[in-house]
Amino acid sequence: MKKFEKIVKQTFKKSERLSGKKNIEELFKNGSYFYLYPLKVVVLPSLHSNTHQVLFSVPKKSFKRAVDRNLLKRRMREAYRLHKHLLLTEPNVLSIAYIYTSKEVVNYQTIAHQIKESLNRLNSYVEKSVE
RNA sequence: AUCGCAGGCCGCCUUAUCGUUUCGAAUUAACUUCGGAAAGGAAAGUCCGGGCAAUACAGAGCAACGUACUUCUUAACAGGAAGGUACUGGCUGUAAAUGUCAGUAACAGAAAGUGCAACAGAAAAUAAACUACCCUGAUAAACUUAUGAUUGUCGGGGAAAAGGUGAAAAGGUGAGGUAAGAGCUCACCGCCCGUACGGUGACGUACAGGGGCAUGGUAAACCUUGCGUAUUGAAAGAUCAAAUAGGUUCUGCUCCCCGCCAGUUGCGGGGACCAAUUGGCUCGAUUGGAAACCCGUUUGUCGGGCAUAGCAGAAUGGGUAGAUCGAUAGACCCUGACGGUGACGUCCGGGCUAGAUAAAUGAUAAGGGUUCCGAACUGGUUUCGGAAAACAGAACCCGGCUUACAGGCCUGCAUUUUUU
RNA sequence: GCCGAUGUAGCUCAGAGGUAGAGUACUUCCUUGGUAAGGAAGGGGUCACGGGUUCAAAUCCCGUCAUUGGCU
Repeated sequence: MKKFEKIVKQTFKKSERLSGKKNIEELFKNGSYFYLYPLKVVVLPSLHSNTHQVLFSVPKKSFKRAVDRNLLKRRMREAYRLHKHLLLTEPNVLSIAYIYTSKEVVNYQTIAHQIKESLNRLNSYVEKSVE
């Protein structure tokens, strides 16, 4: 496990983020999803990229203040950055969207725990073969 | 010291580890390394004003919208400064006023017009007569010798003083006057008009001036007057531009039509236009075309006719995804000097201070400072333990306004207490 | 980021300067052997909140808050 951590750095660069209108539309149109309170995770095997690509979203409807939305996005991003080594990198590459569904601000420990859980689940998508 | 009000300022700090965006340098295939920078006083609300961009624009009028004491300030403003007026409160003084300090004001026009005012009340806006008041006619009653006067009832007038209603009742106080009353007359006060003087102006002051008072409220009701406003917003807009599918042009082949030459499969041709633009509307303004070919013909400014296929290749225009610019050095910030009552302006010197794009500015740990709570002690303080730290996150950029805000600091004014 | 709309009884909505209503729901009574339906009576409102204009504001003006629609 320690070896693995050395190989996968704890960075979170631009190339690891999901961007582009088309990619996002495709993900939400064709992706499969599951819930892990307070998160909703949307996944789709990707063909365009070399690495996993992630986006984090907090709906404006649940949180009026921009400060709250930023805080939750930062917590989710930080949790993903520190634990992404749990996600396998072969054979498939995924597009992932994390959507915050709760209407209350949840602390960092809970979010980190659920992110870890979600990564374990996502490994099954990585191993599945693309049709 | 205490507790208020008003104004201004600050908006926890340091270190380490792992990260994010961007700029510069170096080496390179590289996001690899090194160094620098990275949220606010409100970044918020989107309520005003401007820059900037596209579109429109000779000019004028109307509509619509905004705005409203004056002068200044400014790129501009519904912001700000200084002043005027009115109102409220304190102080001085006191019968009131004057004076002074502070605060508040959507503060143009109600003697241009139209409208509105529930309930109550006699009456709610060209004034009006319910009670009460005064004069008077008729009639009844009792009194009186009688004229007469009193009271009641019915009618005709006068009056706007008293009553009560209401948010509001048509100058106030006093005197004269009268049948009773009334600006009917007079004095003082108030009001309107005029003149003079002072002030850039709002306005102020004065008058042996004129007017008996006409002019109630509401314009955040319509409206009138003055002034102002073209519309839409960076998701504006500019440049480059993949794949796919259209457009246009050219070339080749096939098909169709016409003509010519002829020799069997050869050669040539198959074309253009028919008004347009103009802010929300109108006037007005600007710029056009009406041609050519074929056939007929009565030779006219006449009538009729004119089909455009398919495949392949190349070029080209618009333009989607996407990318770049717009977009971060500016009505900028700091210090000082000068001018101005002030807002503010001018000048010298210094500084570079976020720039993302599914959207960076974070997470964890340790230490310190501040405030609060508890305990111990040598009891103004120190030590230990625990807790708390607001409102809030750039998105083209500025000037304001408004709203939110833990805690702290400074200045001015006022309250209470102590000391000198 | 930009531009609009709405907020009135538990619910759905009228009311647009003069003391706030309708339908439905609720309570009580009548009717019925009992229930429903029907009939009669009644209660229930900070007109989202805070200021202002006016004699008077749900209504007009300004500012907050909440809900909601559109532009791409």
